Amino acid sequence: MLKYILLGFLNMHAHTGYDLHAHLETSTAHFWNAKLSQIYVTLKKMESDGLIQSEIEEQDDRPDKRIYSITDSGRTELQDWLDKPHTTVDQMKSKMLLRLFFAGFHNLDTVITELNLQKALHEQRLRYYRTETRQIIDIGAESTPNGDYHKIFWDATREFGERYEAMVVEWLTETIQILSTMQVEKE
Amino acid sequence: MLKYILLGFLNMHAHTGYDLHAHLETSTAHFWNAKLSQIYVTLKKMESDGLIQSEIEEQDDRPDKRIYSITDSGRTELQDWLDKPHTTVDQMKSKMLLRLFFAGFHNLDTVITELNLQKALHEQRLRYYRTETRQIIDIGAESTPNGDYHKIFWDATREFGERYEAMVVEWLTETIQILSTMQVEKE
DNA sequence: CGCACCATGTAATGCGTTACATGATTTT
DNA sequence: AAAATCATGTAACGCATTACATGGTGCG
Repeated sequence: MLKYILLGFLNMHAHTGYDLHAHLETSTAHFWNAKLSQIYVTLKKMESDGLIQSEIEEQDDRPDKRIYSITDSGRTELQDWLDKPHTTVDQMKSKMLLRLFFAGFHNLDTVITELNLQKALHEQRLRYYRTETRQIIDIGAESTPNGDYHKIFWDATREFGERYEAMVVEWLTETIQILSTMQVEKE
Repeated sequence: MLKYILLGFLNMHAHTGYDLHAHLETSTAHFWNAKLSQIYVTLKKMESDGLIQSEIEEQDDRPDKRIYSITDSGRTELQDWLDKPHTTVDQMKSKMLLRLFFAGFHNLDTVITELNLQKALHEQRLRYYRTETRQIIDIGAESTPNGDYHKIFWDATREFGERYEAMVVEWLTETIQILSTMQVEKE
């Protein structure tokens, strides 16, 4: 899947692996992230498959840059992927929910503490999607060909993130409430 | 992570690999799922690590069963995992959002069709969490030691699932609305 | 003086999916 | 007659994480 994200970004601009990673961090990270090391490996594979090509830009003070750009074959691959419909529901993996599921084996105080930490983290993300992410999208749209059109879709995914975080915060608040009440009753 | 799910279930009852898979499907699947083949491999590894042990129950008509049970070492491992706090936000991977993010390169009709399919699938899940999942939890609680207590946590994860699906359906409805309006304007 | 940023990569290990392989019983 | 359920596993492959390895610039 990472292959298609990289093709997507390279279809807008040429980029180094480092840049691509920075792009993921600020835009797709909340629904798809990858480590820098993985990006380098994937780019190398994609180049050997002819989907992208690279040229070296020499730098004196820093390591030379390897700048990747998409090939015709890469553009075709991206189109084929978009054309092939996605017909299943994405499955999530949540360590938080997993730990809560088995929390009956655990100390209740500790469980509540952990959920409170999660709440703080998700509140922070919620604020982030409402402010910074909006700005990042605006800036991205200005520097991308056809950016105003892309922006509609970028903002739809941002909106998903915002609503998801709002839902999680609400659910955490109520769950903590239920568990805290139980804790008092036990005494 | 799968290791801990299996330890969690085996800490309630002894189970075969097949049974454990069925358990995942009906309870943790919406936040953690695994293929049967992966479960068999993981169980084998866990046994060689001394976390679980197995005995064969011979059957005439069907393949013999290998019934796993947790060892003291396994119980300790589960406790250690629960005690070690989880301090990060779970990251999601969503092909749906990924495709939407790059939908600017794609045909708008096709995008809308795909989102409508997603909506139908998520509506179905929402109904499932509101009905079947509740019953599965009740039945599970009756046949599990200390089931009434565990049930509180199981239901909290079910509630998360329900709210998540409700949020997704709402977001999809509005997103489809926005894109459909755009489509008309273009004509 | 230390940390963050820029910039590239390799190696080891682990986790997960798909396909392969078998085969009887029960339900539709 | 076909599909689902019960029941076990192996093999090949791909994707992802963590650690290793290097090193200059700029900021507080």
